[in-house]
Amino acid sequence: MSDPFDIDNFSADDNPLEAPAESGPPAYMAGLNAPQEEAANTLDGPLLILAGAGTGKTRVLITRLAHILTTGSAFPGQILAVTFTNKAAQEMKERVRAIIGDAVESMYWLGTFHAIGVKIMRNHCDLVGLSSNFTILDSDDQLRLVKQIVRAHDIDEKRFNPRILAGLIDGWKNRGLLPNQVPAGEAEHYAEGKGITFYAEYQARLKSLNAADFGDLILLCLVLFQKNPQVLAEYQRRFRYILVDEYQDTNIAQYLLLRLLAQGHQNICCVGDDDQSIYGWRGAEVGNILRFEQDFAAAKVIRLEQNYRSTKHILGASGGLIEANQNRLGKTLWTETTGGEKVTVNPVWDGREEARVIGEMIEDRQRKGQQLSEMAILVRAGFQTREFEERFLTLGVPHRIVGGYRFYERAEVRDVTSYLRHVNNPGDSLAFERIINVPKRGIGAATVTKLHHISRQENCTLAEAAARIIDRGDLRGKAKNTLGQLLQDFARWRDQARDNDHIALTETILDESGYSEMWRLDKSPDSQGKLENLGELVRAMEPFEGLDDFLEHIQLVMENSQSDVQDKVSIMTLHGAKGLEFETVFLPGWEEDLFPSKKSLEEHGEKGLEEERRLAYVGLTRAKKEAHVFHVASRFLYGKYTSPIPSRFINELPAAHVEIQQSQGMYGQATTSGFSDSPPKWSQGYNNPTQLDRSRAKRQTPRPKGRSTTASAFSIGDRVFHDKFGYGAVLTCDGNKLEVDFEQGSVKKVMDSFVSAA
DNA sequence: CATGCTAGTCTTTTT
DNA sequence: GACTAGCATG
Ligand SMILES: Nc1ncnc2c1ncn2[C@@H]1O[C@H](COP(=O)(O)OP(=O)(O)OP(=O)(O)O)[C@@H](O)[C@H]1O
Repeated sequence: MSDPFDIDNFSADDNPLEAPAESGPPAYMAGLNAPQEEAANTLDGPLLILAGAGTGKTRVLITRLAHILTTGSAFPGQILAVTFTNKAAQEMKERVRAIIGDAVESMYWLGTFHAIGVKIMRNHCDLVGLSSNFTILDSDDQLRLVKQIVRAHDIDEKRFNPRILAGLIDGWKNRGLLPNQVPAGEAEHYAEGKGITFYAEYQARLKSLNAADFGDLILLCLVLFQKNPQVLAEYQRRFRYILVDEYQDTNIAQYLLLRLLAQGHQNICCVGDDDQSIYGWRGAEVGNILRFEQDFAAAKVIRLEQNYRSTKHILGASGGLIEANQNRLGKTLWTETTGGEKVTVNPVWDGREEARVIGEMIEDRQRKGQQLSEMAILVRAGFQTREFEERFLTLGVPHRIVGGYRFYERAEVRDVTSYLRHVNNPGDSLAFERIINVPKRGIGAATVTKLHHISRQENCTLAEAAARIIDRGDLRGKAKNTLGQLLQDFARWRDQARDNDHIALTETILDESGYSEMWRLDKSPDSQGKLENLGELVRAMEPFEGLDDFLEHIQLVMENSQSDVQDKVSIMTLHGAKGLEFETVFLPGWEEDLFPSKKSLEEHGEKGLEEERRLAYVGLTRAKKEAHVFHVASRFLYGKYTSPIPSRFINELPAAHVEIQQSQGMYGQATTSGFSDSPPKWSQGYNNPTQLDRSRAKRQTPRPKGRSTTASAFSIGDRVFHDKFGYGAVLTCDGNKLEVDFEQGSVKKVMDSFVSAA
């Protein structure tokens, strides 16, 4: 990797890339509309591009970046370009490459906030109080550390969940607050007000582990700059231009960091959309948009209003939905495109049918020539991907689960990386603790507790504590030998690490530690897969220059970048879909409690609801041509079937842009839809017939409580009444699904809660 | 200290 | 229903 600091070797008037053509706008500007072009041409001074979905914000940002480079206004290494996710960073890099070619490789400072934070911290680790090989802890490690602290203080974990403390600490870090800056009185209710003290202790522990958590990657940079004006000045000079994508998702700490860096030249350009702010739970602060204009008095604001992505109906549906939010800046969006289909709302029976129907629709579109990669299923929560995965596996529909279960989160992979982490950073006691008894070495909880005691008492690492306890002869039997052996092993591995062959090192460790052996002897059916994953891990290490490179990568870039170019349907969360676009988008699971998420509403009330609504807006606006919303009558959740009601968001879609599909096969929809141009107030009750039917059915046919759902309240031959189909006789009974021969002459599958005994 | 069982939690979303 | 932390047992 090129040294980021070598730019000083260049003189200012060296032109890194070709100068633009003499006359007319350069090719990469072609096709931009007037405000877009203005934005791309406004290189100097603070610039805020505030615009709705699909208006070309990202495109403008990238064009502008290309423009800075081609006009020679700055070298690639002098541009700070921040994105929010690794995926977005990758995407931006590729799009810039398409314009400027391989020069993009020297864009050392293009990345996520966190990746950039790490780079800065490694350059100045002495000032940050860490050594350069510091470990980045993920949320799992973080939680374990918090637990240790809570336990050390004899706090009842049942009463004060360590997760809550971890959340509080994250929250403070997101706001840019060190322990001594947290306003007194915050978190009073946690562990009798010890929350802030625990935070301080947590930070101290991180230092002694030579580790930083995700929040630190921003916070410690911020503190570094605040405390060391000369370092800040260095970076202010270095970053001639700052570009920020998805600005609405920055948190306070990130904002403060940007503001410090931009203070000199103020060449900062942020693009964002307040309606797409969906990371509030992670500290994102929409107020940063307003703050930008206040803090940068000279700020120019450009609004983009023409949408190039979606049809009128998709725009109309999503626009109508988002209008239900009170707290928004408000934007206009229009499109030149004509035609297009309405957004469909599809009631289906249950998750399996949801997957079946979507599978069929996908195959149908594929037959008509649409690429699978132009279709996506966007879900609220990760577990929803499963029903599709299972269905598509049997159907043979090529699909890709984006995000999802991550390779580096697998237990066996984490075990191995723990070995590597401890080799790389002997202070990393968390890693040491994880593998101290994996494979089994006869070192149990009692021994580990002893080690913790010593390490606390004598202020040393866990491994040092282990060495001491052996020296002192405080250990008996098997544990003494195996622990001593392990320490020797690590010493030897560290020796070998100096050869800088991290792949050979890993293979040695796998072999000598007995870890591979452990799985080879394991008789469980998945041991084979685990072994394969170990091989996969070693292969994944190949592109990296060294152990530290690799470790940093896996802590920072959790996703497995399977860069296969095969044509596949994407299945991912709504969060993961931000910034992407597809011809056809499927939106399953639009049910109360799932979407909007019950938890979000419980924890954040109206604010939470609005964020959920923005999420729905993001989902709909990913679609270029078609959007299909689904909701089920029966959802399998927490190991049992629930009967959810359709999401309120469905009712909030303006009728003019929506088409309600009549139930596909079996569904208890009795009358026509209750959708209207002016959605009813939620508190007044839900004007969807399915809901009314259901409550009535419940009253009339009480079912025995606690019975398994496979037993129905009806039996074959029962006479029943259905609001739409009238009277009929039950033919078959499968759980709460009934097949009924109606007297009007048809046989229908219906849900038992939609009929009553007659 | 290892193993097997039970009860409780969990499904929001990501760096 | 799946996973896990915590407990009782060998
Ligand atoms: N001037 C233009 N002419 C034609 N197409 C355009 C123009 N500007 C943008 N587009 C297209 O519109 C689509 C959306 O662009 P882009 O992803 O940059 O939007 P965005 O504002 O970042 O969207 P979002 O906020 O929803 O992520 C892209 O397919 C892009 O190519």
